[in-house]
Amino acid sequence: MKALVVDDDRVLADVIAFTLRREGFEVLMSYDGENALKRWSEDQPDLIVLDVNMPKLDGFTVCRRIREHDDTPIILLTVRGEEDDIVKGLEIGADDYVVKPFSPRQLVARVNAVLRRAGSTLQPSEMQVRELCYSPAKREVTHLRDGKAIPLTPLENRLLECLMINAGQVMTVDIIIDHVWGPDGADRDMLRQLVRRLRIKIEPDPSNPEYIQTVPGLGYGLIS
Amino acid sequence: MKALVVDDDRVLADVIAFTLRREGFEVLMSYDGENALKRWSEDQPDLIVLDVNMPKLDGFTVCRRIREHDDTPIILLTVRGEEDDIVKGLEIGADDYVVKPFSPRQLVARVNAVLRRAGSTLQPSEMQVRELCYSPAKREVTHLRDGKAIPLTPLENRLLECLMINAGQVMTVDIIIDHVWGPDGADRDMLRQLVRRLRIKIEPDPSNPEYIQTVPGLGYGLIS
DNA sequence: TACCCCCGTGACAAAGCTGTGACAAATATT
DNA sequence: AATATTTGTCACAGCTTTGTCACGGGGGTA
Repeated sequence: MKALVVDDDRVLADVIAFTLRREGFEVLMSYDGENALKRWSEDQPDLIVLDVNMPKLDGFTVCRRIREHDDTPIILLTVRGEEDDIVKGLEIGADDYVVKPFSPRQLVARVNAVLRRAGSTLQPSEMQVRELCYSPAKREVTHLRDGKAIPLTPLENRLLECLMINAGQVMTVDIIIDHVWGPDGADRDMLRQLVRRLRIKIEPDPSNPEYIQTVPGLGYGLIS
Repeated sequence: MKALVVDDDRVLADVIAFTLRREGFEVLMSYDGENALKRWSEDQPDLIVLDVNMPKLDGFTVCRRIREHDDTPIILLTVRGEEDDIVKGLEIGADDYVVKPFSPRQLVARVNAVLRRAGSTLQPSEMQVRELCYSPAKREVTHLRDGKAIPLTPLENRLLECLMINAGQVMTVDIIIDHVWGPDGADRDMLRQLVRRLRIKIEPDPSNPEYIQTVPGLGYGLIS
């Protein structure tokens, strides 16, 4: 997830960037409107946090320009007291706003809310490989034969997601670990255990896997 | 769309009424708080524009009384300089405010913004899931078996609303918290407690929930 | 055959999550 | 001002999920 933070107050921009990075975003920054437009068109961020008051191009203008082209989620930063800005911003097409000063927690909540609304179209509600039907939203898999829904734990969920998205291909251990545990990683023991636990849940016979195939020295893949 | 305008300043009330009529509203008027409550309960307006300073019942009181019963969008009219009124008003449950003196254009923008926000959650007067019938307007649930109406507190109300609207789906903790407490959020302890309290009210056996299902690591959902 | 590496397996400990009850703080009601 | 209701805080118990470790087997290679 790439986020673009636009604010001429560099200190505040840093704070926001720090907050978002902690949430797992890759953060780009701009300190004025013109540069923001450039970054937006070049880097195609998934989210924009945009200050209203800026030299050169103000936030409204930037927001309007972007809206001429696409629907990238935009959160406006406005100043307390300028309530009209909020109305104007939302009319222009911003998705939400946060009034300065704000707590990091508040910003994160808004970001999540906005991405949720926008992102609903990002992930399909169901993915299917052969007899196996996976519902990320409910965190469960269903065997089409018996129709029984099996609940998954968060980690199992991310693993299956990773394999389903790339069904038919072999995913290396490193890639899988990155997807499941994030950049801070984990060791291979943990992945081995996780694969085992997922197999127990979805394979008819965990000792002779039909779905999760292991490729020695490389990684795992979902056989489609 | 019916709007109720409440202001003891008849001239101003007329101006507002004129503005709203031009926007296509059917406008009712009251010149004091008591009468306002009467009009509200009799005519069920879709929107209320409410002056804070009034003889007899002031705007805060009127707003509070209304909020005890339903969520009709309310815009407060406050005087410049009394910033505390704004905070107080929003805490009490008003949806927005306009500071006098204001331009008609400004009022219209606020009205539209508020209606847009409310409109997304615009609900039928009753929702039903299996044996459970929920009346958002009355803030109560009824078990169809015994027909007993159970009153809900404001928070329980918002929680059930959130679950009812998305019955059958699992709602994440974040989404629910956002819906119930708003962007400033709350911690998980509070949600856990709230779920518990709602369960005690609507589940025959709160320890073995039939309605509110918990999905570990994700959130809660209403089983439909 | 002996050695090495990789993987599956099982047992176990640590960490985290959820439900629960009791209680304090805030708020409304009288 | 006193009371009742609603909401927030905390600590605990039980369970689930996750991490750690050691063992053993298979398949290469000297």
